[in-house]
Amino acid sequence: MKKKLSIVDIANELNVSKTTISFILNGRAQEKRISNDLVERVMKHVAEVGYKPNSLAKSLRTGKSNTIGLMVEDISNPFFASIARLIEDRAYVNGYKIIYCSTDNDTNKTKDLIGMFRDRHVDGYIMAPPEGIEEDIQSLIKDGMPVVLFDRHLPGVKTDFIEVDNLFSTYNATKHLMDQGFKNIAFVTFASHQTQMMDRVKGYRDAIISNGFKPPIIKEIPFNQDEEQIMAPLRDFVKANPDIDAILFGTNHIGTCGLKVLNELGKKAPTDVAVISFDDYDVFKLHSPPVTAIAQPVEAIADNVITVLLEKLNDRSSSAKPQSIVLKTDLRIRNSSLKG
Amino acid sequence: MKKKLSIVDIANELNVSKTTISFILNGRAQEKRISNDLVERVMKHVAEVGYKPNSLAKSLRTGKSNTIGLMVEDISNPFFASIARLIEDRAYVNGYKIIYCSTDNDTNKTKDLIGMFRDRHVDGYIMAPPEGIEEDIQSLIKDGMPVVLFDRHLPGVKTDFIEVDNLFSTYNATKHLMDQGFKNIAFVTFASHQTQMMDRVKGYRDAIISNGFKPPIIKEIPFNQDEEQIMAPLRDFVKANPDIDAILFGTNHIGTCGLKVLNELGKKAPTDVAVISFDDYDVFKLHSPPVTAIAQPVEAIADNVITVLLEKLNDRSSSAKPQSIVLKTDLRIRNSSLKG
DNA sequence: CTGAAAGCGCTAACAC
DNA sequence: GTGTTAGCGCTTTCAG
Repeated sequence: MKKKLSIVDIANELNVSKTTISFILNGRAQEKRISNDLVERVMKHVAEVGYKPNSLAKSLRTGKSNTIGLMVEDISNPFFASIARLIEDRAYVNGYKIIYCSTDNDTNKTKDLIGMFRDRHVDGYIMAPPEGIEEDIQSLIKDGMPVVLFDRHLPGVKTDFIEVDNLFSTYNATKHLMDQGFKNIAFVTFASHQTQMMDRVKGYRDAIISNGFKPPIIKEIPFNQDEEQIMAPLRDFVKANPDIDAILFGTNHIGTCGLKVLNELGKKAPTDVAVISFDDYDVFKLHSPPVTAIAQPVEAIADNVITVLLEKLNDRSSSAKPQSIVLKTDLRIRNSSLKG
Repeated sequence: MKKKLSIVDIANELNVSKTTISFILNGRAQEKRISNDLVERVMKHVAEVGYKPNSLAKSLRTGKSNTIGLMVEDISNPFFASIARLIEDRAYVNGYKIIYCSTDNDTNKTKDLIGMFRDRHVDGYIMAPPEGIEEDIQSLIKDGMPVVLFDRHLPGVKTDFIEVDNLFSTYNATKHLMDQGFKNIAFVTFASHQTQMMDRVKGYRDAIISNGFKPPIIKEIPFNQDEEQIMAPLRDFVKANPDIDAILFGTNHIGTCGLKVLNELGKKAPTDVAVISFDDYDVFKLHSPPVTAIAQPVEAIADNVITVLLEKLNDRSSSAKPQSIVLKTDLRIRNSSLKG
């Protein structure tokens, strides 16, 4: 195990002060008017021996860790996994590494996790925040940490966020079902007071009410990692409401579980019950019949998130007011919601 | 923005030396025979003011970063995303954070990434290694870094790895197709010399040959992120081989693309062509007909990976010889491979 | 039992 | 243009 070399070793081998090495390595040679000759000699030697500055020491000194903390609901959820992938690429290109964690939408777990990230001196936070975390985020911001929220936001918290037009999305999807002639449209989603969920419910409700339909039928299911815990209430709900002729699912996970339940019960879309789900992914595309889905612009979300964060990172002092970016979704109409 | 407090602040406020504080905080009070009284006073104060040691400084001093580097092919692939989730949970419980990255199976990218992780002083590496990375891993190991490989291994490299019985899995799946009466069974996979792929091909080939079937039909597709780049050659292959009555797909990604292609071409499983895919996930379960899949024991893989790594982390000196853990897969037979 | 002091490797005032 | 030096916050040896 070869000893790691330090800047002092380099300095000694070259008979130069370590300050000079430091300046050269940090691209401040010009500014410090260090001779081109020396710069070249140093760069050459550094490359030869493969010297890499110890980033821990650097971080300790500068207070910058070049790390971004990414907190999502569940990294194994395809929506968040795609976002994670896209963010990773952009972050690495810009010299940042990503530490991730899954919050499970659990407030206490998230508080802990924030503590860990803080402890780790991450330079910035990207998160899909659970409920009840307002104060912790607030305090992060107060301490000058850049925080970018996505997928949802925290009404009381003034910081940048990127989300989609949830209200319009479900309104539009519901309207589409009504246009197709479905009469008894239900909305099934996770029980949540998060902004995105509230908006999705509202979009559905508005559509139902403003079009003079029967009272909204809303089924809320407690957030849970375990599929069976989601499917059981869903099964009961479907059985208990045989007159429902269309269901709009509020998330990809609920949608997937919904399809499983409908399969089990032998209900076919769209004849027995039409189906639309929020989020689009392979399961919906490949299903028979293909499932109409509200596709979120995953690339655009990730792009905006990282762009906004990098801006904040590069310009810490800027007190530009927080950006709220709302992106459009795309209703991908497929057979599961088409009558005859 | 409140000033972060340091161990010195605590020491001053309590009129104790920082050494003492350090000992107490690191659970060495007993050993150093520090009075219970003092210990309590310190703990209480620390809790009150919410002091957290600066882990950067700690890392710099101790050389431990409490970080694990996780390198997968693509974090957005459901197989790797699930593993990532499971590993995350176990790692955090044990006080480790995870830095992840996607290698895209690209050797040069991976070399870079290893450099970054090294630079970051991660304490251990978990990786699904691409080809051609032997030397870099070797050098990691030579420098005393714990490395655990999974999903595949590197023949020349002596280190722990966890994988599944690929050879038997595809042999078994192929045999199942033969038992069902399919005669013209093709194997479609990513072009790769990685161990898991070689074994999967071999399992298929062995089954075909040892059962006196017609020559193996193997289609290899270049690894690519872009779906269309996978689907195009697949489409050509299917069109060019109308006599094939069963296809075994080598990975979930190829399998998914395969289903899309078959759908496009209006080929139904199992009547037009039977289908089996490696890896199991919602797409296969929900497909009509449900797709037979070789399910990898994701939890067991993740569990073994992290257990082995934690062992190595806790016992650096141990030169116990590397473990090779091979887990069983589960052939989940569904309608896509059942004749009549 | 407790404290002083020496670094871990790096950056950046401040000299010269 | 280049070198000296003082820390960043922590652990740990060695004295007392």
